[in-house]
Amino acid sequence: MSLRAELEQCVSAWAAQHFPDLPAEPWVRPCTDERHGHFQTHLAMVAAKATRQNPREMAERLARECELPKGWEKATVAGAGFVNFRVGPEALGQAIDALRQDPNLGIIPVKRPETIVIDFSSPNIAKAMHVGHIRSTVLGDSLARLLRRLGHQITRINHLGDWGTQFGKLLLAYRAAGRPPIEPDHAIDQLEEFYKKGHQEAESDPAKMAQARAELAALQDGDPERLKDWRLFCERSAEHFRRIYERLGIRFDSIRGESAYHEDLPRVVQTLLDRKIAETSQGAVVVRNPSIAEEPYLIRKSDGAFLYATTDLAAIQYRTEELKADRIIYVTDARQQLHFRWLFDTSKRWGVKTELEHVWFGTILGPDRKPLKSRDGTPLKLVDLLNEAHERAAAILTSKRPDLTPEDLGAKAELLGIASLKYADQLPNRNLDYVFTWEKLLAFDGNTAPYILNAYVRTRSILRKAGLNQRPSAPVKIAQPEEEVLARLLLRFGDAVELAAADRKPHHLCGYLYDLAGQYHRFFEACPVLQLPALRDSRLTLVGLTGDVLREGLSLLGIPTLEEM
RNA sequence: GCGCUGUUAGCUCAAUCGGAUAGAGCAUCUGACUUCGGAUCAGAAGGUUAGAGGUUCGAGUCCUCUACGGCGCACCA
Repeated sequence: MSLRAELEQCVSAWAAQHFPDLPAEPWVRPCTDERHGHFQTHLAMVAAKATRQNPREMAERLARECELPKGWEKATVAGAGFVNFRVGPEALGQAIDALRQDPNLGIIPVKRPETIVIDFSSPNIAKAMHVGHIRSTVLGDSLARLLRRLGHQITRINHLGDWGTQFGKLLLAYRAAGRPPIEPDHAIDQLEEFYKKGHQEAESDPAKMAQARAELAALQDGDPERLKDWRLFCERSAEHFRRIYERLGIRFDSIRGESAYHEDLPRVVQTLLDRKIAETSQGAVVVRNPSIAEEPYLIRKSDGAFLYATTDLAAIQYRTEELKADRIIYVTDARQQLHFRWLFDTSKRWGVKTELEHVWFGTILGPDRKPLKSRDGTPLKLVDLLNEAHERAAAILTSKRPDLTPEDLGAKAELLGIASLKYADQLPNRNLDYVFTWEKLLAFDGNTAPYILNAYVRTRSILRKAGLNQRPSAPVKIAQPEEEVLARLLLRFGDAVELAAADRKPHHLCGYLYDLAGQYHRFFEACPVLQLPALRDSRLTLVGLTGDVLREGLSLLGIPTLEEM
């Protein structure tokens, strides 16, 4: 348990006893300025306001009455009614001892675990994954890792776009070309070329457009030849996705795509019509709710075709009934907010009790503050992004480590390049658009993956030199300020993980890990570990714990560590 | 037109849902290498939090208005 959580219990207990009407929110926070103390509460000011009493006197009372854990200094009062707390060196050492023996590293499992479906990534068949997929993929993966770490039961679903209207145009061009073989190595390029051709033809020629619709209808009616072609497209695309996910270190529990719900769609629409939730309008089937928007929500087109809204409704049914989901989290870009408002509202009216959440994120912008594109104006392919990350990392490695074999260099470049990319993508608050530059993304200074990995590598290096073949486990004696700050920071790991998970915002964890890596570097400068026999074992424990927390924290962000750079 | 969302240091971003003197990195300048890995550390400088009102002990954060931007609004996903 973190020091904060321990103190929180004391303060909340006091609050519950004397002011039972106050909300049970977290009252204890780390001080913004450590000159005031280690932790602070503004509870007294809130309580004083509620009871029309003097805040300063209330703070004095809290400081006097609140029972603190053993080894804490007497609480002090400052400002308008803040109460400040300081933990003593002995209690701090004991807390570190407890942390050292805690396999969870201070992460407290949730009291009520849920079964949670996380729907993320979701690329489209027959198209290359591009830069627009990276945030959903990386963010969804991290949320899955964070929530699982806190004890929830997680199902990661890749809701592939494998059944859209694009297949009409694709089939049109593919069949016109005589259904040539799709080479595994260039499958996506080939498929994109066919789609482009079919699209152009259909847009410029009404007869071709009708033909494309007929192709789609034939596919959806189960024509064996079209189904065979469609399966081939899916298999080849899946191989492309698999390679990228492999490099990103991302796995799914289910890759059930839109096609899986194909047969459920008529029933979904009919049920909504029967229950008067949906109605017919201009030949289409729509759901109305003026409090959301004037325009209705379309669930069946006037030509009888279904939309992704319908598929999503069917998917909610499946995940609720078959997967027993308590909660479904969708990770998509901000532009889909309106869609999800409709989807959630419609589901509620249908009687769905599952908690539904839309975790949305902003656009990745280029240096011109417009959505990031490749040089020729097409969407930037994810493969190209990963390759460039690899190459830039390799260039830096070559200059820093000329001794590496080509194999080692390749492996390290891959790890560092991908790590930088994933970290940079999670660093900004997900709600905001952010500006992407290669310089920043693969910078190895500042708040970056290499900076944190370097701190980790330095912990490993010391442990190697110490000749330890197991985790250091000596009791910790705090001798210098840098050690004290490091120790208190280590004890905040659980809070950081909890905050990142609760907010669905991994950037909180990035900030914590950066602080920890920075403090470790300061500790490293100020506190010799191996040279001072009296403090050696204690400091080795701190070094080992720092490494453990850095590794665990990075791993929750989907970033693996390495033993040496 | 309606709705969502944003504007914080020259640039890129933080600020733990209303708390104390708004913090980092990059860039600029100054220091620390006979190093437990310098991919590091210490320091300087940089701010009317877009603007104006309001709410209260207290506002970057909440409410109103204004300016400027991004995005979304029936048959794509």
